[in-house]
Amino acid sequence: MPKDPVTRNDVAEYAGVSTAVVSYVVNEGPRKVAPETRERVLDAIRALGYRPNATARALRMGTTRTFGLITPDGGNPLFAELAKAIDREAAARGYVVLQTSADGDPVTERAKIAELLTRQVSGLVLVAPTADPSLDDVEVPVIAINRVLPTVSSVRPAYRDGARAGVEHLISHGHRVIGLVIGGAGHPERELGWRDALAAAGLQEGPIARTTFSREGGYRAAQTLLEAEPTAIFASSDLQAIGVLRALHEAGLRVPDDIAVVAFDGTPETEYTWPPLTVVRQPVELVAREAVRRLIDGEESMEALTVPTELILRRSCGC
Amino acid sequence: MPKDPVTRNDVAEYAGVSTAVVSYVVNEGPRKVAPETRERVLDAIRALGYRPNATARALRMGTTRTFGLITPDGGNPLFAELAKAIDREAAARGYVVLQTSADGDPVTERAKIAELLTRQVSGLVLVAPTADPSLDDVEVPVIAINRVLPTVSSVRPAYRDGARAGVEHLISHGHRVIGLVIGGAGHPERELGWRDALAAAGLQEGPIARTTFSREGGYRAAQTLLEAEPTAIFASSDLQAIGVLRALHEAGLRVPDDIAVVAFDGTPETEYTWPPLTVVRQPVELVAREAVRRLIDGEESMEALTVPTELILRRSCGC
DNA sequence: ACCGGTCTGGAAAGCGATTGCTAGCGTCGG
DNA sequence: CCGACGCTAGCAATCGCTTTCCAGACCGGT
Repeated sequence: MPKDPVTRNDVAEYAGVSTAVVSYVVNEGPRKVAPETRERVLDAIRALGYRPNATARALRMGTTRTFGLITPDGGNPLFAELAKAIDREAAARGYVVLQTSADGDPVTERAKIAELLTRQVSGLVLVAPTADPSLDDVEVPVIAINRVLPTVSSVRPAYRDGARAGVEHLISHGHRVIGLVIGGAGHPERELGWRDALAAAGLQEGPIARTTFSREGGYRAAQTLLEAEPTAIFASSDLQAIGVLRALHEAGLRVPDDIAVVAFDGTPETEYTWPPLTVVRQPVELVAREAVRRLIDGEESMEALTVPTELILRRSCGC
Repeated sequence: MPKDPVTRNDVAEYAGVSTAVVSYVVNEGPRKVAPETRERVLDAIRALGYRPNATARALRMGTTRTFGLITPDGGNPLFAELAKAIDREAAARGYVVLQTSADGDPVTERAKIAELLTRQVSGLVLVAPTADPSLDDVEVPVIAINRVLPTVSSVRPAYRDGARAGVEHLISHGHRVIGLVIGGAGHPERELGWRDALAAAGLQEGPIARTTFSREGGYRAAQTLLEAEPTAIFASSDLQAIGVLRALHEAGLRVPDDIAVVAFDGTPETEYTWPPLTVVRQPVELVAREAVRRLIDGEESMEALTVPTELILRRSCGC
């Protein structure tokens, strides 16, 4: 049965003080309240089950202590992990997060941004946003994750260096023909890292398959890649690598004996694939922490922060 | 550079009308506005880049059109999928969702619930909540997903029937010793379903391993289960099944030739394990839709809604 | 000419909180 | 004994919006 909400007025009346005093004790603010009065108020709050109305407070204070978070796809484990980390960081600072998916569609993305701004979020986190979400007249801090945008602050992993490290590891195992599964346009860095490693070792470019960032995409990409008979494949995301593994198994190839695989991202599920995947781990925690920090502390710089990746050796590379 | 926000007053002034009129046109409300005036206001809105303040509106209207969503772990693919589905359903109705993880901890859960209530959510979705989050004095609709609670409305898959169907399928393949990997206490239904199937076929109970709902848990559970030499394993969740697969691979067992596996949940990743998992699919979309519907339309009944599962045959069962 | 009805727009009362300013009052130094 | 000061507590304005109620303009019918 929905009871009508108890407001600060009720508390004030019950405790026999003015509403202002209730505010003072609720906020433990700079204002002092006599211990005795304070106790009376606290009792009233308990007795009535009073819960301050954050909406009213937000209106008055001009800040909601809420972040907006937009990912291309909440079902993607990487984004889910990021969202979780951001939630944790935000919660630790007393913020909550409005999370929503844009389904990779620029129009939806734009609409969601507008919706969140309308709701007066105190900051906006855009995970792997589309090229130009037009953020000119936005009056709150915005931070882009995993993609650098011209007009906003951003933080993302060292895609190029990380990819290079992954491919170099494959090279150190003696591989000479290393295929690449890369995501759609607009994310060139991992491809560059792959090229860097190959060039530094004096190797020819291996076969490339461009596809979506999905298991299905990786699966199909691997099938076409196999025609070039690579001895190793570097996948630009976990999801793709998982698709690759499936294609490899179906082709009767043994990993890593017949063909090695290394992936970028390193979400937890890569530890339980068969065989477990060697990955270039994206520092999700760090990215989340830094993103939240910048939003709250108001980092001025449009400078993109690049955080280092970590190579995690498991079985799929042959180690 | 943070510009100061443009309010409805600015728009009114710019358009040379009263603030009330601005409201009328913004809300397309019951009130009529002369087309000419209306145009002037719309022009003003565009010119000034006015965005209505949802906080103020919420305060006035007494509803935030926001849902709170608490999952035990945002990183769990099943919950991520659920969250995504709920977000979609909510968005379609003009709601947004405040999502947060309770980390499976009752205390955290309680704190998060309080936080969300403070923020005046219009409804609360609790995914697989702990036993008793004490929701007595809550004045907004609450719905529990994947667990039925004494005091709140709930919706969840047909755990018992689903599990039974999965196990029966295993039996139809000729299996006689079917192990069970089951989650911690408080979720007895899948275990009952397993028993149902066994009893109906006149089979003895197979070995049981109780563990957490995680890959790691499934992995260890399988190792102990193997001592009983089952010919098939039914896992109560995807995550556990993935751990089981790993243990099986490491033991040199071939799936499904040496041992079959069926899992409950059926998140997308089960399609890309090796071999692909036969699963009892939990109808995530349906659950989400029904949950949101109940929240918005205000379902009175405390009756728990049980939605049917679907058996998806893939390779791990031997089909 | 008057009355009633229709159509528009404006004034103003809140929604529940924060906070600057003010007032009451007990205490203490001169 | 008096004035000043420090400590508490209350008043009232304000945040941006919705909505009720009212006023004025204009119409047609009698």
